[in-house]
Amino acid sequence: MCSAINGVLPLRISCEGLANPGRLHGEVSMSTNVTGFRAQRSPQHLDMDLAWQELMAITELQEFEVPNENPFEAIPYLSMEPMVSQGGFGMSQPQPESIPATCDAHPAAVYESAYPEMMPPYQRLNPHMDMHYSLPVHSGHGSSRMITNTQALHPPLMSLLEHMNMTRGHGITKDGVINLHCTGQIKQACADDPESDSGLSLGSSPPLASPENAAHGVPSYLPADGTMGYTENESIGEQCRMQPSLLGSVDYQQSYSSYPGTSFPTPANMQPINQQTYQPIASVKQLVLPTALHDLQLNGSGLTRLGAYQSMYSKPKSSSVPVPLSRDERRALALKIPFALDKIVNLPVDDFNELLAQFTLSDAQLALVRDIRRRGKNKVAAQNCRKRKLENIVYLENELGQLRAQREHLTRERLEFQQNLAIIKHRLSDLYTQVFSQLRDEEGHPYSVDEYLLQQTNDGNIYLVPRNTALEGE
DNA sequence: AGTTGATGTCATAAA
DNA sequence: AATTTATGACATCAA
Repeated sequence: MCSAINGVLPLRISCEGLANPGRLHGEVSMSTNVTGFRAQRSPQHLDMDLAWQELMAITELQEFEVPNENPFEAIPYLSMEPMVSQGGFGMSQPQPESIPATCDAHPAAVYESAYPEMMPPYQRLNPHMDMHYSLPVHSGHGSSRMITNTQALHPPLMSLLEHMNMTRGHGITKDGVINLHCTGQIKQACADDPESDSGLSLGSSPPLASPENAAHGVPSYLPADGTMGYTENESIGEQCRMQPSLLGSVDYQQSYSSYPGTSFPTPANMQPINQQTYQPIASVKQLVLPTALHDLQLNGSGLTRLGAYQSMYSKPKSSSVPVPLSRDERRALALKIPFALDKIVNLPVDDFNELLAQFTLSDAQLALVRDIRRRGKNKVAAQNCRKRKLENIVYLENELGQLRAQREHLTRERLEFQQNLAIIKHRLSDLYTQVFSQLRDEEGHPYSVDEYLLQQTNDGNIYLVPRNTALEGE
């Protein structure tokens, strides 16, 4: 019979205590070629051979692989005894390419191909984080594979979110100058209480270092006539509102030369702003700011000089939309910080210290400058932090989508497997029936499916073994 | 008037 | 030790 399966496969019946010891010795390991089967082929034999052939030909089932760590449900697929010894289904061999076809078109794949160099934002953030976001459906080996696969699909969220960069438009240019407009919208900012500026957290600055306190605590170089004697509450915006015509005539597109040529308006070069060329810092390095400011305020039109001073913080008015000064900008203006805010924030610490060394600043000014630097850096950090947070959200949502697709795929595979398993069981049952029927006919031994089973060993031979020894025989 | 998103700021920890 | 960076929490504003 089995010779008909592949021509070389003998059916060896290893059976203890068989009724016919002449053919089948009582040794468990002893086997006998049942060549007699071949000589006595009957239509029933042919059917049985055919059944074997069918059974063994179901290669697609042998290749059918379902990860045994199916995370969704532990199903005892292999509970049926006849199937145990076959072991040809590779159910415990998840394939690396087991990413479902439904995932192929997933955006992540596009991301991967388009941005292969990119790390997942999640991993960029914290390479150890994967241990935290493994979903419950992951467990053991399968989870790591799954994660590995999905991690290979990095969404380049940076580019997607680049445009989300939170630039609120403070009006600070690269050169560190600030747009100063005194029309329309500035009125609101001018009229507003500076302390009600966006983001102000009240009462959290140290009293001594507080720019608010500093602004009020160091009025020494504020002129007695009040021309520049605004407090922060009145600020420059207030004056803008009061003198729109003067300020409006200022050429706001004046900008200072970029670092390191920081410049500062001195009494000497304090000309009408639209004609002025600012001097590099080297030429004013010895300037003592309060004195200079005092001179500045005492000579000529105060507001014209104010405009010049403001242009320190102004940026070219490239847009027609006026940008109100931020709180720190107003403070810097109030305390007459002699350099651009973006330099305060963006210069490396050495350059920053060098810049500070170029001026004699009061404690209040120094405190303000350092506060501005700290806040400015933290502002950028907060923006980056939020950007990363968004990227991670997008990335995790993307990954969740992949996992769901993978789950659907596995569910479909499981269903298909179960259907095929049912077919196999049915065919195997038929086969058993035929084999035992034939053995009963030929050997007169009442082989029962309940007592014996067919078992294929690694060498490909099929044995008829008692059930109670079946596993040991393997 | 309450909600929500964006943004700035502060405090704190970590690098 | 000083500085920078990251992040949670909170406040404010605008839609």
